[in-house]
Amino acid sequence: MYRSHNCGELRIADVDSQVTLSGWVQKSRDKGFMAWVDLRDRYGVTQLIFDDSRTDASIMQAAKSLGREFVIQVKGTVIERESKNANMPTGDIEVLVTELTVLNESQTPPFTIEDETDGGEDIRMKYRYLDIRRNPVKNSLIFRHKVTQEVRNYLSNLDFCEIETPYLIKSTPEGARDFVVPSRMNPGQFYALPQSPQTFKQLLMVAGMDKYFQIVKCFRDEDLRADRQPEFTQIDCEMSFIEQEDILQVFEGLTRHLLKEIHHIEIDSFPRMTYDEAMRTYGNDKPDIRFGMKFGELNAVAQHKEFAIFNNAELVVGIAVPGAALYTRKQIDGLIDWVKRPQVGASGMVYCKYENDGTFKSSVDKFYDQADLAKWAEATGANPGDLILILSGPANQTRSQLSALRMELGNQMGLRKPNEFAPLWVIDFPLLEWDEDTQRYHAMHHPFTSPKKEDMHLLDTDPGKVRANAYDLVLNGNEIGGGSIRIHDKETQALMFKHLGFTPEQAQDQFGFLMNAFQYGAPPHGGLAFGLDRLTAILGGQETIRDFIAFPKNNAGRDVMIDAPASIDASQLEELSLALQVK
RNA sequence: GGUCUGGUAGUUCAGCUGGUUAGAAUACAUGCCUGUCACGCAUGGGGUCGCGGGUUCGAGUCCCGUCCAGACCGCCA
Repeated sequence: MYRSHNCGELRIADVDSQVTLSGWVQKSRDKGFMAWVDLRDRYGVTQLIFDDSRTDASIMQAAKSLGREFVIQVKGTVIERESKNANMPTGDIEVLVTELTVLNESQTPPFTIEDETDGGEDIRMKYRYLDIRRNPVKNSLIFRHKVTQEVRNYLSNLDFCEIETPYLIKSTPEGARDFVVPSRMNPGQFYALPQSPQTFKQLLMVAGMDKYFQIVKCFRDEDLRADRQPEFTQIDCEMSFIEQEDILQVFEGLTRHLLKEIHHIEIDSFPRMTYDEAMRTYGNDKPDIRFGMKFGELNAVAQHKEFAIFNNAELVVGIAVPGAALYTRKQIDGLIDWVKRPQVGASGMVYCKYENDGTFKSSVDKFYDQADLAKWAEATGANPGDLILILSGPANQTRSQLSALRMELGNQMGLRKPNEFAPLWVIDFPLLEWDEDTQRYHAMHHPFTSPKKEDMHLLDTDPGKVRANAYDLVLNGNEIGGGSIRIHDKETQALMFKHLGFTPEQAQDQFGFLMNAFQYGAPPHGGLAFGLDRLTAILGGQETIRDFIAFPKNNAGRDVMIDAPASIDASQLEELSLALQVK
């Protein structure tokens, strides 16, 4: 028996028990006459004591030669500490060791296994198995487990059935780049790893499974971000005989359940905002509504004077930054420089201070008088003491620039509190999106999304105006879930492919299996998918998803621990009928 | 594909305008220490300043290239 207890459970009531513990040496403190060793496992830390007067000389000697991260087993007696440590759960007791076995030695680890480690990102990823020994990472993984478990509980209780779908499927040109896998038995042909189980879950609806979910890996060969990995996990769901409202209710319920079980937070009903409204008031389809600074459009009150930059702009739009009228010239210049960075791309920014005495001081006083500026304050909802920041230019571009600035200010001013949760639904997304590169419309969500009935007549005349039965769940400025009511008849699906630039042959070739299935009694259905990594990170109050993934990839999509991807040898290539062109 | 930031001891970092033998903290090793828990004290070892080239009497420092890491833009139905 390696252990009678774990390292986190002994308490004052256990005094005088004979116990066996196993774990890692966190740290030892050698006082000469006495030595203490902190023994750690997943559950906690227990202090071991070795004492000249009470411990065998040989054990004393062995204890003093223990290094960090040695794996040891001890037997001993639980005793009450002479000086207690209120900071640890086991701080009232310690174990007086009578037997010590070194189960495995350890080299000195390359960074300290402490909550506040001295190791940087790079080295921690290379030795991820040591990094996971640290509380912050370990706890994040346990936290993820809890979220996952609650998701399974909630959905299972509503009669959702978890069904696995294949990972080796077919590549399709729509959407993100596919990861492909060569087929040995079918030379020259490739599987693709799924970007999502989309078509399979729809086929499960045709199959009559009614309510499906799966916690499933998905793969996209696109560049990474702090919140984006090439392989990631989705909570993928689909339901039959439902309307949009049913789906919103079920998954609002799921989110509410998670907030309650994990944070003991109760939220009534989630606000809903149309895509148009989100874009107009936040410049963004995933607004962070934990703080204000809503957009105020100023065209009507700023385009009547001699200021050409505003007069020539499609959109003049501003936000009121609370309490920022006292910003110095240097601070404001800093913000102007920030929006002029290539990543944001504004060419300049106008500001207007709404002083506490009710007067205005702006960078365009030459063109606008106090009465003009008062109207700006009204349009942006500014109060005395606020700073109004204004951008102008093409509408879409300007909105996204001001949105970037709003988020930056939210971060700078500490308005994005990690322990505050503000979910909302964004609904009525456009069905199609014009793509300049390919000069054709793309599906904004995916090609299986149904158009709104009342907008169908616009499909031929003004496709960009057609709204979809599509919705996103947004939490704290992040899209954590998205879905739609699907098309479930062959004709509409064929029409959609036509509008996306597919020939009937291409559509049949790539999605024939789905359209065929629709001919055999497909029920009305719809669903959604949550990004589990992102959801978990946000619930855990973090921006980056990496610590919620046991073995994540780095910025370049590499696993630095196992050093993947890597080349394969010539015989493997030959077996797969592959020849390399580069190097 | 692009922009920005960084790369100096095992680790995290400092090193100003180029100038003697490249520092600190921590980790590590040895010794001391009668209740430690960020223990303390003393001593010690530890460096191809990412790599390649250039400018210079002289380069960690300046220039060019390159590699690696991180953040972001494009991309992510």
